[in-house]
Amino acid sequence: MENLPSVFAKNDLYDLESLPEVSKDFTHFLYKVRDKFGLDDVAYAGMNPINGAVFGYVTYDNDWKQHYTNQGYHRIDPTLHKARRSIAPVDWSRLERDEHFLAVFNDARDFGIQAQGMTIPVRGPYGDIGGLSITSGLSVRDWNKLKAEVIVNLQSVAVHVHDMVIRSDSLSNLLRTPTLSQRELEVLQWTSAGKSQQDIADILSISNRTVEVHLRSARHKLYALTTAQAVGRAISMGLIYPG
Amino acid sequence: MENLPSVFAKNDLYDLESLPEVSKDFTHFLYKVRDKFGLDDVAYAGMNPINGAVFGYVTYDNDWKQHYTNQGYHRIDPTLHKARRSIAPVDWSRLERDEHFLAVFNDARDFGIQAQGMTIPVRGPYGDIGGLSITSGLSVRDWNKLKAEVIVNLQSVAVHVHDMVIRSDSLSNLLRTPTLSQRELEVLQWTSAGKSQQDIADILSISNRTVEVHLRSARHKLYALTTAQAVGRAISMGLIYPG
DNA sequence: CTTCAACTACGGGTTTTCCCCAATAGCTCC
DNA sequence: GGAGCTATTGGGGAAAACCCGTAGTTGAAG
Repeated sequence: MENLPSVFAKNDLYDLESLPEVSKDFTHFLYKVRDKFGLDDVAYAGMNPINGAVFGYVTYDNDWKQHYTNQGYHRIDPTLHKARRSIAPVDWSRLERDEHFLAVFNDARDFGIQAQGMTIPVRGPYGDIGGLSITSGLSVRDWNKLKAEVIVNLQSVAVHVHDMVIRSDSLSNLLRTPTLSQRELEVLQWTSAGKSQQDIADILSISNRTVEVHLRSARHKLYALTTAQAVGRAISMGLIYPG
Repeated sequence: MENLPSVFAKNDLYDLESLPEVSKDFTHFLYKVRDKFGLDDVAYAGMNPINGAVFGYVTYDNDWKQHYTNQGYHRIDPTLHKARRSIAPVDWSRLERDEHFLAVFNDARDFGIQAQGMTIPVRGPYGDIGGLSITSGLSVRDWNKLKAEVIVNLQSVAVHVHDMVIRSDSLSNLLRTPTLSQRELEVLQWTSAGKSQQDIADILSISNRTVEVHLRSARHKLYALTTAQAVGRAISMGLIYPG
């Protein structure tokens, strides 16, 4: 692992909270992963639960990247589709040969992308989901061998990348979002847990009118029309947790 | 890895769909993991985010297991709590020393459980959450060394165990996401977008009473007390998007 | 053919939320 | 010391949500 960035140092791999501002150049990071493990291409796709947008970092050629984006393939890409429904890594050879598969993979082949690969899904606490994909042009035999060797490491890489991306994303959001006061967060958190205003008033030993004020204030700060919307936004922004 | 069950065979680790009915004796599997990696104890806890149910397989003594269950510690266990909110593994030394922490860890100490450990969170596509915890009584120095050595493998073990558990029939019922109907999702989605019941009725060209029925039904399926809670859960499970 | 889930709709009544209003106290920052 | 923010409490009233029912249609599954 000596050639990889410091985030790969064993002691730091899971110790992300203490990391300094490590390379936010995720693409560069993926190149490192690709070279280290002898892969053809490495790609990460993440979905922002806030706006449903799909974004990614890839080592693919710009041509394919462009084509993929232009065609809106992220909407039908069977690798993403399947990864969304799986816990364990998905080998592409398992994918159903439906029209979507053919559309994407035939095009990919024309752009010189290997059809052999797999996707490792990762999930976070806010409904966020990511997928780390790798491709290889090795023979089936060698590919299976390579998979066996790198699968364990890639599982960690996937978690790591996703964690970094989500952190940087929610961090930037945090800077843009009005900071909710402690009380507002508390009230919103309890609301997310299914409590009524009166319940929360009892829990916090304050008046139900005060609870209402905090909720109203939270709604305003989140530009939410209803409390339900405010709860949804707060959760997706990582301000509170689903109860 | 030669001493571990076949599920550990490299080629099969991620290739779960082709696995026969492998050992459903998860506890036995955890013992293997413990011995293989030189740990004191290994525990897996699965959580149903919808109804809050927690179940687990552990290598702990029966005494501690009993006590833990009787005390309802799964409701306040800070390791589970933190793991629910994290993507990356959580070292227990990072946990806040609050009352819950003290309650659980002081008792654990009395039962001879090591206070040093970490929990690796895993998530599945249905909002299901699992956590693989390990403990060790090594010196801080050796513990850090051990962590570094096993973290990558344990990440895979965690995914694997969680996948096995979710796939197993007995528990899939407990965790299976209630399938919300199309209408329920639509109504919930609009609610998340800040629309009132009447708004949604107009948008979907149906009666406001019908909208209410769908919302009620969605709440029931999500075991939510309020619509706000239902929206939060649906978002965190990726069923709908925040509006 | 029966059963069941989903979608649709309505009534009556209770509870809760939401909105606009006003007011006091503490705290920090300039 | 005042300006501004936060936390707190309150009233009154309108609006919305929620609960407990009933009930018809459709389509799929058994």
